[in-house]
Amino acid sequence: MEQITIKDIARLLNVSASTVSRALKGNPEIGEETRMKVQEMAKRLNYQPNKAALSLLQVRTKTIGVIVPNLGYNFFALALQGIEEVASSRGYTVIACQSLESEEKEIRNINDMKRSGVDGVLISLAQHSRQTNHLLDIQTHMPMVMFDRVSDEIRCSKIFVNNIAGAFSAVEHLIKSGCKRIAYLAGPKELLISSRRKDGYNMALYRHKRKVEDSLIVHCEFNAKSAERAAMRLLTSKDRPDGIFAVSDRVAIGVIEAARKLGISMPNELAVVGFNDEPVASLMHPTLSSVRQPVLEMGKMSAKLLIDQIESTEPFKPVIKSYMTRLVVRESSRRK
Amino acid sequence: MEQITIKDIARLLNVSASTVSRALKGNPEIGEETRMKVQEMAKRLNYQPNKAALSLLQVRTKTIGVIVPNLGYNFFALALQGIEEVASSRGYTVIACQSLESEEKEIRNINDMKRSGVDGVLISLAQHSRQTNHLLDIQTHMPMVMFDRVSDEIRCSKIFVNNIAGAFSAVEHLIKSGCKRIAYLAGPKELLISSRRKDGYNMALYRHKRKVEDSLIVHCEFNAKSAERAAMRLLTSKDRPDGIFAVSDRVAIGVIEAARKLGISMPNELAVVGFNDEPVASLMHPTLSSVRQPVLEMGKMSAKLLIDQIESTEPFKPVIKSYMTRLVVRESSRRK
DNA sequence: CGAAGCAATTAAAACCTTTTAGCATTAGGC
DNA sequence: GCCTAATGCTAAAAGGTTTTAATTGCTTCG
Repeated sequence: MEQITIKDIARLLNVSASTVSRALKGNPEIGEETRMKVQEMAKRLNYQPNKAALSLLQVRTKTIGVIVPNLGYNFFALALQGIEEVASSRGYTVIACQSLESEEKEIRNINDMKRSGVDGVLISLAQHSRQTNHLLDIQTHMPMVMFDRVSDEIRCSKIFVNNIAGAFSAVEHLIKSGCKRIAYLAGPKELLISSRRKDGYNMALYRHKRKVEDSLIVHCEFNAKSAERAAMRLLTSKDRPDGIFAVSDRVAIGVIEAARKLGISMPNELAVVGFNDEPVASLMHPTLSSVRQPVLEMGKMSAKLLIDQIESTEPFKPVIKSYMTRLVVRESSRRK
Repeated sequence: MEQITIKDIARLLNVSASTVSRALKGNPEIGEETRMKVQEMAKRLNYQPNKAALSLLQVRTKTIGVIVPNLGYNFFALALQGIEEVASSRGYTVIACQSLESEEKEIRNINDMKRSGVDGVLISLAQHSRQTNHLLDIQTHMPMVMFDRVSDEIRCSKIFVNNIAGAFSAVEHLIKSGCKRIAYLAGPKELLISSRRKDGYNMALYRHKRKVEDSLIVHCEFNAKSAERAAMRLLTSKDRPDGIFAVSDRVAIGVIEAARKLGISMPNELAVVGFNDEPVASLMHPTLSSVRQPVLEMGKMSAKLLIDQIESTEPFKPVIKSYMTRLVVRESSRRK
């Protein structure tokens, strides 16, 4: 339990604490010999500076908070990996927690973060994020960056993919594969990515002179069960679609499950494209076509922007960064 | 960003800092009137005690560290969810990081944790954990609990499943399904779970009077590529196995990939069982039989044990807890 | 020889909170 | 009227690190 402190080293070497501090930082005021002795001893005792003392000194804690909907989604686990990599290389510790798609837990998480005195927060919103009070609140207290699931109502740096273009490429691919009636299985209505991808969906239909039908746009929650139910409804309607663009791979998995149960063959009777290109996409049966996001890169960039903002002295100017997607075509939509 | 301190309140009300401190905690030594004034002012300024100062004072930070190999494995993401739930309910914050299966990163993580002054550490080892110095080191500094991938050489509380029984049930199932030659695709040699599951494998063979062949036990790393290569070797050998028990689902996925490429039909020419029952198991083709662990429960219990140990005043007594597994049979091993 | 300059180090303050010990005032008991 | 006890508050220390200012012991220049 006992931590090695700078004082222990000082006592052992018969020098003062300040000398040790300076020696460890390579301050030129300290003589060569002393510096060596101190550094050696520090290494031998595996000295680690006490973080509490440091953050007491500077107001910084060198810690950032990350809030994601669910680490079980590979997408977010990978994003976190990128975030951690950058954070760690810049000397920051990461506190990660999951909202589990609940706004209430999101608020609790934010309070936790405020209490532990993080220097900034990286957040991707839970699926229902009606209120933005808690976000506005956090923003007045510390730097915040949103990624992937962002909100329009908050002024902060944001990282996401070009959702419109990604959806467009997916839907255009379905059209070119010969689908006549293409549905969009959207996520929760409130979510910006839902509506952005809808814009891309609409654009593709418009460009190819298809008419848009409201009944072909169905909302559901971000889990396979809810998606399966929604897909069931869609696939048992009297004029059922022969192509579905799903807002995420998890939702697409629900579609495939529903199609399997209904005995609808894929891709010929029904072609499906998901979004995110999670590893599971290439392992399923049929393998799932999906829109890939450069998620590791996005995680890294989010962390970079946040830390830049934390360390910047200049007045804040939000950065909005949008990445390109890449459509990966697999069995679920590849027609001969 | 400027924090309100106890001193600010003291100055504004013309009392001393210690009075403010006491008034806020409702210490009876402080007069009614003063207490009201202080509490009111604190509320008005939205005073939040400085966490750094607190942790400097008490040695507690109310933070626990979690180190897992990879959050991209659903297993660990789910464990983390359980850990967080318990930690949060007991007022603790969780710092999670990934070793990415590298011992070097594991050591860095541990140093990070020590620096941030966590009250204890929950760890599941990276795949190659030859040295235990860093573990012994951590242990002398603070409470530690190991889960899933534990080490024999460390004396601390441990949470895992009955790996021997789990492996036994998988291999016995393969035998009963009519497999004649059953191989074990093990993880890294150093890992305890590898050898425990080997014991279960051997036991099942022994019980059913099969002879054990060393050539049927092959080690590989915890990723699909390495597993696929190992499976390739196994499946192209002149007397190839017709059943494979894999140390994890990810390794089993490698096997299925190899079988597909070699045109070996499953489950009739080759039956496969994995371990962990990750969600992907039921989505693959063929769906994968697997040994399920009560991972959420294990996560919760690990956190409970760790926090109990942190808060306990009595001399430490390690708790070893082993959970039962459940075999889930799916297409990859279900023969008519 | 004294003063100044330099190098190497130390002492002390600051960051914020809690807590121990102590001080001043007042009330009550003799 | 004096002592004791209780009340309500303050001063100071502690915790680990960094930094500013001060100190020491030398050397060198005038």
